Amino acid sequence: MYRIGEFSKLGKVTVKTLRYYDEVGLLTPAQTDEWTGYRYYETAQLSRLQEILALRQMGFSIPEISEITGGRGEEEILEKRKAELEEERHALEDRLRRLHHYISQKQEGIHMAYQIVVKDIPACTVFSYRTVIPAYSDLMSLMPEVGAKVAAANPQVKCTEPEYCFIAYHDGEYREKDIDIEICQAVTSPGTDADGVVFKQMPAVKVASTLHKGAYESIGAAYAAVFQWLDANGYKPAGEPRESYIDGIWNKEDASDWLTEIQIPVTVA
Amino acid sequence: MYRIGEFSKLGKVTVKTLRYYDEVGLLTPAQTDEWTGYRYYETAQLSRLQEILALRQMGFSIPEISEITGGRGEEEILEKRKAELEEERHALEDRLRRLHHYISQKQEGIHMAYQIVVKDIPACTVFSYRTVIPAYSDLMSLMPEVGAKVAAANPQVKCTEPEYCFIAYHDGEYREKDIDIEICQAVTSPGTDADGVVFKQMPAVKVASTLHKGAYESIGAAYAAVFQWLDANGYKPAGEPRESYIDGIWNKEDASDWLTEIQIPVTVA
DNA sequence: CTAAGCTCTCCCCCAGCAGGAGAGTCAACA
DNA sequence: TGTTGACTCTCCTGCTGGGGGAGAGCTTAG
Repeated sequence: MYRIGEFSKLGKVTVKTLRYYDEVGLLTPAQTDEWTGYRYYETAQLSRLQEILALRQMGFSIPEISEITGGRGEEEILEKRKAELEEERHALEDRLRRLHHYISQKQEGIHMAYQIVVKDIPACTVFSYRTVIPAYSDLMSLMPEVGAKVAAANPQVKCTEPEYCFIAYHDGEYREKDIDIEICQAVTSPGTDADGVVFKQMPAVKVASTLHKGAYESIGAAYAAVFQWLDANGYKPAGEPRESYIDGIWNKEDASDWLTEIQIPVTVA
Repeated sequence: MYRIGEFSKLGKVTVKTLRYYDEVGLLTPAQTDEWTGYRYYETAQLSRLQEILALRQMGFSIPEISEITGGRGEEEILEKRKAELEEERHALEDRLRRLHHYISQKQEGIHMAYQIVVKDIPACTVFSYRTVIPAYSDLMSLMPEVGAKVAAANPQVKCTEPEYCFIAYHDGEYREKDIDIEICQAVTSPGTDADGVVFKQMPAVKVASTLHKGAYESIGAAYAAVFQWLDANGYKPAGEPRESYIDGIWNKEDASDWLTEIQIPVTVA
């Protein structure tokens, strides 16, 4: 019979751990003094402890170890754990790649003007108007027009708050002329289609996102940064890039205050 | 000015998270109503949020993010984080390999009689007696003799409690005859060398350990299991195997109750 | 008999939020 | 003007696997 301190030396675990395992029912001492509460262990418990430690070193949680050693549904748990570990590894490698990219950007003297983040965009209902515009500059005049059309045909339709208004680019590549775009604006409930404007559900998507501050002329740099990032971090574009307008001429006079979010739908690769 | 709920939708984070970031001083709202406590955010904070999220997605902790964005010692932190991540990956792969090995053992119908665990053995003072014995069976008679020698020359020397008494095998390979062994016994303080017995410090080592229950005849299976495990899990032996005697003839009559721990010093590879 | 070294229970702490209680606020609608 | 209903506030608890420490009781050797 060993007291807890001796047993902890035998098994190379801390006393705290042994008490904890007792508390959660994972390793009960062979005997516990009813009056003093002293725990007494036998060498037979060492095997049990060894088993627990082996499983812990594989990363199993305490309840899982209880189940496994209890002999219930071991295989499922093992396979589940394996899948979890694989996913953890995935996440870890993702982090490492991002960190590498971040460091290398920094070393190149780039001030990391563009921070790229992966987000989940929830599904939403939008009205959309797809067209081809001759030039980028025609965009800002077109948007109010579309808004007016919708308001005329659907007086009850309300935009979400905060607004989520974006352009989806349907061209596979960058173009300066005759750009195939889709103006989208999230609304709280669908309305009736009219005059080229259609209501539709946008499914939830995972996107790589970055913010561009300032006038639209220099927005190409943001796209460049995010596409470079995608490449370096093992993501693949999977849908139409969206340009979401947060601040612009309608609420900020100074163009240097404008804020646009670029969202590139991605697959995790 | 956005209220917290709106801002949370803009940034795709939860309200809880924003409140938490406020609490820890990572992202303070542009304005907080003194009377109601309502938090009001501006779009300018979106950039800050984006930065925070980007760093979080690289796995930085909140204090680290504070430091990085505070501009103090970024490089060190980045490098430190990188090293940590690499180590995490190491640990993860270790876990995965162990799990694989465990599963495959199980699938082969082996009941996992031997659980292998990696432990740190702390440094200790031992007396040791190295010799070559003709056969394994001579061991058990030799050990009390050595104990007696030590006791005679060093009456004040005390063994540690619990005992740590082991044989280190100095042959590189398995032998049945003329085995080069070193009998070691941990003591609380060094004594004077005498009659082939020397006191020495054993440094702390990392070992792969397993328990063998039963008579010594079948202990080969334990060695086989642990060496196979080493191989499958990317560990390399790095020192003399130790056989530590926990239960034996001296305290258990029935040989099936004997308990021996096998410890193979390893490098993490 | 006492002092040292164990051991006991109980409570707080870690990260990064999530969930919920109970109370106050804001804007619209009747 | 009152009343909803949707928001928001603060405060508390919980999650993992124990670590650290307080204060009290136990054991054992000198």
